Amino acid sequence: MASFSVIDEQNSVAFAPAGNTLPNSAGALFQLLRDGTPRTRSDLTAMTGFARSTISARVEELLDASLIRPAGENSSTGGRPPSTFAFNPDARSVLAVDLGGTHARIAVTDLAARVLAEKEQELDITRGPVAVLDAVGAIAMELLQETGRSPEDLLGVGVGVPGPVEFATGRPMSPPIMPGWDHFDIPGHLRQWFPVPIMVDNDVNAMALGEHAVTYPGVANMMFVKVATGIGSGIISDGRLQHGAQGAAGDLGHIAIPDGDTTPCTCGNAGCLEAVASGPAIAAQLRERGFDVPHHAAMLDLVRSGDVEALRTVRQAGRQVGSVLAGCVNLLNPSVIVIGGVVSTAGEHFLAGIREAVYSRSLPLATQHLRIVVTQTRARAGVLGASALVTGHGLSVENVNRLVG
Amino acid sequence: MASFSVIDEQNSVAFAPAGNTLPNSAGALFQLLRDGTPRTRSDLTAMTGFARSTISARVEELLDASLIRPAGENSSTGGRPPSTFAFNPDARSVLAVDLGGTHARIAVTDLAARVLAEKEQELDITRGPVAVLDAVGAIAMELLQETGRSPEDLLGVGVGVPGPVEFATGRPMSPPIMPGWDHFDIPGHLRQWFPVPIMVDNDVNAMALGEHAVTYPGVANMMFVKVATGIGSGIISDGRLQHGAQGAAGDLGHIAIPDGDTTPCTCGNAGCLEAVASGPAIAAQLRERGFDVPHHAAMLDLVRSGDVEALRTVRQAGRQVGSVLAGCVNLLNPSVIVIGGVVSTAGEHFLAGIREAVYSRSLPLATQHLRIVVTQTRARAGVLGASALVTGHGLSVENVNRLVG
DNA sequence: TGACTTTTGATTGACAGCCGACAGAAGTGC
DNA sequence: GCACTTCTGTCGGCTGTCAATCAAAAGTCA
Repeated sequence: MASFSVIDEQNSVAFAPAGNTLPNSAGALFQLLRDGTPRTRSDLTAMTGFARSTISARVEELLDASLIRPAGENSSTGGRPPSTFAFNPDARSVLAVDLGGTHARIAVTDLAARVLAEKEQELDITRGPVAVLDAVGAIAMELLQETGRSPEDLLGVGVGVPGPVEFATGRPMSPPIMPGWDHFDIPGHLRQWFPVPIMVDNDVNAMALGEHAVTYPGVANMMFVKVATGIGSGIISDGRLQHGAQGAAGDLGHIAIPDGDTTPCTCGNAGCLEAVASGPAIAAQLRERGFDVPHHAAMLDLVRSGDVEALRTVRQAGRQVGSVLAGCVNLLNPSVIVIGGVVSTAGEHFLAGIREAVYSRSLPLATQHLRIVVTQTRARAGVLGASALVTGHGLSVENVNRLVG
Repeated sequence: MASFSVIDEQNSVAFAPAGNTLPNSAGALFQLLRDGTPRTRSDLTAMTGFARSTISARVEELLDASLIRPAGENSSTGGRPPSTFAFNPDARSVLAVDLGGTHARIAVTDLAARVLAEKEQELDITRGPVAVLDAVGAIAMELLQETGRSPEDLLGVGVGVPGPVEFATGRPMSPPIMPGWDHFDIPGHLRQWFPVPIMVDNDVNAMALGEHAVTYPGVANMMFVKVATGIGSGIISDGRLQHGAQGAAGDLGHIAIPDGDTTPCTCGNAGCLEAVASGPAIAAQLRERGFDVPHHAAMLDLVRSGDVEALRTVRQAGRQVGSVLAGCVNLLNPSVIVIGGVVSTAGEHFLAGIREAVYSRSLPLATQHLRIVVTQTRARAGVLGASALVTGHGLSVENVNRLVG
């Protein structure tokens, strides 16, 4: 949490480490329990330094709000065995929506981002915000009913959309593949079904958050790279998702690859990563070589069949992604890079190409502890991230204090 | 501060915006006054919502600690004229040290990063940490005497060094041009003179912080790019300086330029930005064309003399820096890029080359509000940043509470 | 079974933080 | 000069928090 620490002189007043600032409140105590580990009241007094009576009162509050629940008793150490308490992910639910270009995945999760109900549906984003969001609302209501929850049980709604978003307002900003959505008030429209906080972000940012929350919770600096129809990334630096000034951060797709390539790109420039290493670009390269791969699903089938030429092509695309990621590694010095998106399902050759290029082109200090891995959350990254978007802030100290108050 | 805001539903409980969390304390109140604007007690009650009596008590505390000072009276609006108070930058001093490869700049500043005394000195970093830091300590003691301050008056010491630093411990990490400094405990050694908090960071990070604090205080996303013997950058994202996992973030120098260049680099790779656009690289290119430029100081003189060939070379180097920065813009979406380092003094042609490449290769959404400017703080960026490093955390809510308590 | 240990809940008193009320200070306007 | 307005400092009371104490609960060990 405290990304920052300070060198104290030995015997004098020093700056307070940021992490020590624990105003005693139910919300602050809750943060200690949020990892899911059952703890006793004694554990909590030891961790906080507060009186047992104070801790007892706070625990009571959290139990009343059912944000924590009894988690059995520890074995006795010679006296009365202490009862333990743990985070109760069932206290509230979260509605998580992941909108792609042609389909939507909608899930109801608990507060630990565990999926309670889920539906994937063909849904063309070009139908416009009203039609798409109305469809999403209807499906979400069904899912809620399925899980026996009501819209009021929701801690919030998280939405990932395939384009840049002004995070503060939840409005898409000049999204290239979402005609009719520019500046549309997504939270305002969804509010008719869900009278709860609604947070919207870019879909790749959501995926980064999902993978981070579920698979790499302690990692402060990571990137999630999605390679599919387009190529984008979500950046977590210093433990926080980075949006940039206009919500456009993470756009890897139109970075020029280092080898002087001149393949024209849809953006008008030449040599963009997306023009040579995206799913459609790989498929196009294979078509040039005589393969019958009308779309990138067919391309993936071909690769998985083990065709040598296809493997070589995919590996080369991996190298090109890696050559751009090498620059990102030098610039951001992450400790984990997660590769996702459909192309990441092409197998080890793609990842191997990426690793090869990154490790040959990045500086040793930046790569010595770097892990480049494939997504664990796969197609679910988006909804898990949408869920994390909500819990990440809905379960903050302030908001938990509000929930118990 | 609150980089983050949340969409509330209209008539229901919502997440508390992070910025609203103002536990009333002298430290919190101080943050409102820190911009230097004189304010009345009424202003502060209106801003915080607390009772006048409470504000009066806090103001009293801050006055006693001389962290704020009376700033005259506003004109009457029909009754007794209100007295105003403002941040008092003279309350404490800061020792700021900027170590380069061959010289050191040492300054004593006030809490608003205004230089009270300053000295620049030839000092070869390769002499090793003990010799260098002993020299720094001696000069710093002189400067303190000059300003009539004692080491105990210091809020802290900030140090910038030309290499990666593990920020939490203040130790250089495998620095390429600092033989003998690897893992050296810089704060531990400086503590013998200065029994105060000591913070160490990379010099370019310090420059970024300095330019940010002095020239662009409200900007949440910016980069500071130093082009000199090497090429590096400091990244401020979401209002915070980014260090990356090993303190190696911001290393632009060894990112491959997009045009397929194969100039060999000292790092062992080819086509690194530093190999084609750094001061020595530009000088080498001019030597190849028959100019007598033994080092990059001579190169800069040549450029300033207006030689057309030299201007063309510098402009081309600017384009190459810009081609890499274009990728950074897509990745980080900053709103300001500041160009510093000696090469930035070569004149408008260098900057023009950068702008040309960035605007032609970055996406419109990311560049529409992007400013690319030359440093305002010039050679002082490093010490100003070292000062900001100290005040940025020594004047936090917690530490001000400690100072008044 | 009984002595001992540990946890838990309830009670109590001390204390700090904050507020509202009040009176005095220092101006303006007639 | 006087009424009025606005600002300022002080005081008492309210509230919420904390730490210490005590008794009861629930186990272990001999």
